[in-house]
Amino acid sequence: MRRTKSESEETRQRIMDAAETVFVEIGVSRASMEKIAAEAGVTRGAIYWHFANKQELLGAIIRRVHGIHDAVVARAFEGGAEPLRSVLDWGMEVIELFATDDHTRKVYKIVVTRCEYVGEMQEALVWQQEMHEAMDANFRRAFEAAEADGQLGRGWTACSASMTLRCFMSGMLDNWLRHEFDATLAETLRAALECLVAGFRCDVAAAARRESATRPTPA
Amino acid sequence: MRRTKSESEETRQRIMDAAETVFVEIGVSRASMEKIAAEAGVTRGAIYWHFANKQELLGAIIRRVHGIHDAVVARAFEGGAEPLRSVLDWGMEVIELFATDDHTRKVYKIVVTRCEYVGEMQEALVWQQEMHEAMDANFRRAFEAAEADGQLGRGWTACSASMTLRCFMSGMLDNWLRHEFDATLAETLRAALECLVAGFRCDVAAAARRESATRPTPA
DNA sequence: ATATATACAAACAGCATTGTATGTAAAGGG
DNA sequence: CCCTTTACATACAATGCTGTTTGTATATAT
Repeated sequence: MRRTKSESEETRQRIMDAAETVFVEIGVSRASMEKIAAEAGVTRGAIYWHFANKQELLGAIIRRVHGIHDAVVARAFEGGAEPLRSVLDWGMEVIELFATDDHTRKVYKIVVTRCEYVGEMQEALVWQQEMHEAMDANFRRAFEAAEADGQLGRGWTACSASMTLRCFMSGMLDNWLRHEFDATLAETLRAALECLVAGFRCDVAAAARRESATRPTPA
Repeated sequence: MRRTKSESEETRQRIMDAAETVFVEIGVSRASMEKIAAEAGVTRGAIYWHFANKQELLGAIIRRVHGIHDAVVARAFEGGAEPLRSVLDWGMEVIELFATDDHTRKVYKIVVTRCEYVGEMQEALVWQQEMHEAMDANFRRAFEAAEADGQLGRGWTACSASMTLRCFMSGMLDNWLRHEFDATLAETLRAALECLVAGFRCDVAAAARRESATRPTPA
């Protein structure tokens, strides 16, 4: 009973959906092709027809969510807004994305807490790195523009600011996905992000001096 | 050829060292007891004598590095320094610890990128959570003290500030361990942390207003 | 000095998984 | 209308790992 081309694509998507579910539930390495097949309602034969092996399947589900993020980045950075403003917009949209899109959250949960990056799976780390670098490039440019426009407060450099934001965003997602999702958490994160980005406009050099004046460091 | 008590403890430590190495190399799930035994120069029998199974072994190596961190926390927070100052000190010491102690870096690399938190391994996540909560409790207290003393800049709350720092620190370690270690990275991170903590003293509410005054948000 | 518990090594049984090879029915092109 | 290719299902062979059991030499307590 051979399927038509569109039916075939449908099973392919079903397999990927099933893989997401199984990966989240029992982790990538324990997920056997048999279990994924059962979840998808097919046999392993079907999976091996569409995907060479498990890591290709993982790669496929990772790439499937890439498009969404590219759209978010484009919307935030190519709007022509003030640099620090677009950085904030981007961050807010990322929070929104993770708060609302189960798909994105699922895949990232796999990437963060359900996968061991060794052997053939190293490739998956490379994909992540490429994503990170694309992200970095975008807001590195934004921070350099902000620096050139004199919008960064004294003490900040484009380098330290972008590093700070990068760490904040990674850590945010890491904590979020490693523990359970809480609706109020998103609000706290939004508030934190807003303060953080506003902080990039502040004269932190002066603030640091203020402290050492108040209470000198004991030798 | 029965060993003496101290010899036995020595083998126990050798097994844990071997486990660290093997876990980092090939991940927790692919690491068979046989491979760990070979690395340690013993047979599986020895491992099963000292540890019930793999997750207990993992638990043991995680707990082995806990002591170091407790000491760091104690030194930073129980010194009686100004709250925001002790937060900064603590962060710096964490950076220092990861920059210098291979042991710590190895175990955290396992925890972050070499382990899937499913089934029995969920326990390991619980240990992490306990650690996080202990950490959180410490600098939540510090931020509340800072808030009470009026050292937090307008716009910040103890809640948003501690969330920000927590995310920054997690993200920092995550990025650090997920990619390769770079000596200059530590310097950048130190600079970023210094700015970030100084930023907690700044009036971010005013800074945010400054931006919206400069260029009003398009509706 | 002997008995017992200790600290392992070696052997065993059993299952789960992987990749592939083969079978097959229908789709789609000529 | 037939032939080839597609889209799977089924069957097979091989491997690797786990937990346990059994064996054994020796430290240590009595």
